[in-house]
Amino acid sequence: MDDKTIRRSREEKRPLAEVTQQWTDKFHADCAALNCLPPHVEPTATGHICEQVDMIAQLEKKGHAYRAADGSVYFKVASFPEYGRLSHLKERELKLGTSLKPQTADADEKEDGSDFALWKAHKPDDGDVGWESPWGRGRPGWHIECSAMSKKHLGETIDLHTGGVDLLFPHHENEIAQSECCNGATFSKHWYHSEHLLVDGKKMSKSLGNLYTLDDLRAKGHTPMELRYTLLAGHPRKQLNFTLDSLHAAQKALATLRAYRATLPASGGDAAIFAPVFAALSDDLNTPGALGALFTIVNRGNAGVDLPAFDRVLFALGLKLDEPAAPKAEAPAEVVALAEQRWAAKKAKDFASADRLRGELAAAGWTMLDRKDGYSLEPAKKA
RNA sequence: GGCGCGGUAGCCAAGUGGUAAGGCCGAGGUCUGCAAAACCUCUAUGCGUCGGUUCAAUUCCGACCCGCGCCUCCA
Repeated sequence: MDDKTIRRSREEKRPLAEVTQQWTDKFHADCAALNCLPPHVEPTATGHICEQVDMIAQLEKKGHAYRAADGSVYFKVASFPEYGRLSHLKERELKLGTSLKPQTADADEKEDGSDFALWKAHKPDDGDVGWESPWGRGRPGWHIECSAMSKKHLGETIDLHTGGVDLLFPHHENEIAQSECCNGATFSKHWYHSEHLLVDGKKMSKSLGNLYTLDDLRAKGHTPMELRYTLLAGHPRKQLNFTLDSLHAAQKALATLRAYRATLPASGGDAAIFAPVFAALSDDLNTPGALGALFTIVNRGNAGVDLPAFDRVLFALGLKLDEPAAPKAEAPAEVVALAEQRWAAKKAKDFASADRLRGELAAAGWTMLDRKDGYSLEPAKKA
């Protein structure tokens, strides 16, 4: 429900819900491809307007919020002494003259610069996006949805709240302020912030143009599993500099695991052999450590390991090995004809012809892979 | 300027007060006519720099250098 999405909806003359649904669908497809388990509940901000309004009303009643002249409602940060604890911000410590951004448009409406919007009054740019409320027509501020939906679906206090470090301030700080002031209870017992994925040494972002979508990677011949493995190879709490090279490393590592899995018996193993892997995962989600432990075991051979135990590890890591490394390409008829000739020549032990035909195939852009009982054709790797 | 994360082999990356997991690349080998695949072996006296503590530091402490992120309505 942010300005940008509303603007896009108006420009394309499509309902807001349709625009957001398009991205939601894309997100779901990518998550599925990456083998992420779907959440039990996926609430939407627009589906919880009442809950948000209710929460804002309570905050106002308890003196944590105030109405501005234009009909917007702001959270009064000064009313919550704990504010800033999560991000170690004792007080507003912004120093002028460095990277301070220009004052926001609603600066005049707020009593204090650190206050933030709970409810934004409707303005012409919003078009038909808006809901009626005790404060008039408008829409919720962008932090309150999380507080309201979390309360409704998970209760006043949750065990763990996760997110990227960029959300630490102000978003999570504001969530805490809203929820704790409204409910009078601890919002989240634990926080886990993941670091950024870096591309070319910078935070991946649309504005920098150093952004890859899953489809981009697929177009380059990589699989979603390779991406998943690559992300697993870095600690979630450390920045990971993503490179296309790392996808290649992932591809090889997955192939090794796939080949190893094929050697495993259906039963008779000792599940405890993988304890180090789970120990690493249990230790602050140390996924690189877990992969290291996994390969240490793999390198020792398959003694004591069976399929069910190995598959439990794969499940825990969310890795699926049954995916082909690259999409199969259909060779043109003339290429197949060459391949048939070479296979026949090879069978006849006419190796000179066979080698010549391999060369011709290569010139045509195809690599012929021999097996015991047949061959396959793959597009030649580009140099 | 404030707050936070990080600097470990060519690349990616764990980790510990007692002398460096793992993956990729590379090299050698086994096996296949060749190629590919698979498998085996090898590859950091060293963990940003300089000091300090210690019998012992990459691991603790201090200073410094470098990279990245956040610092308010973009979610």
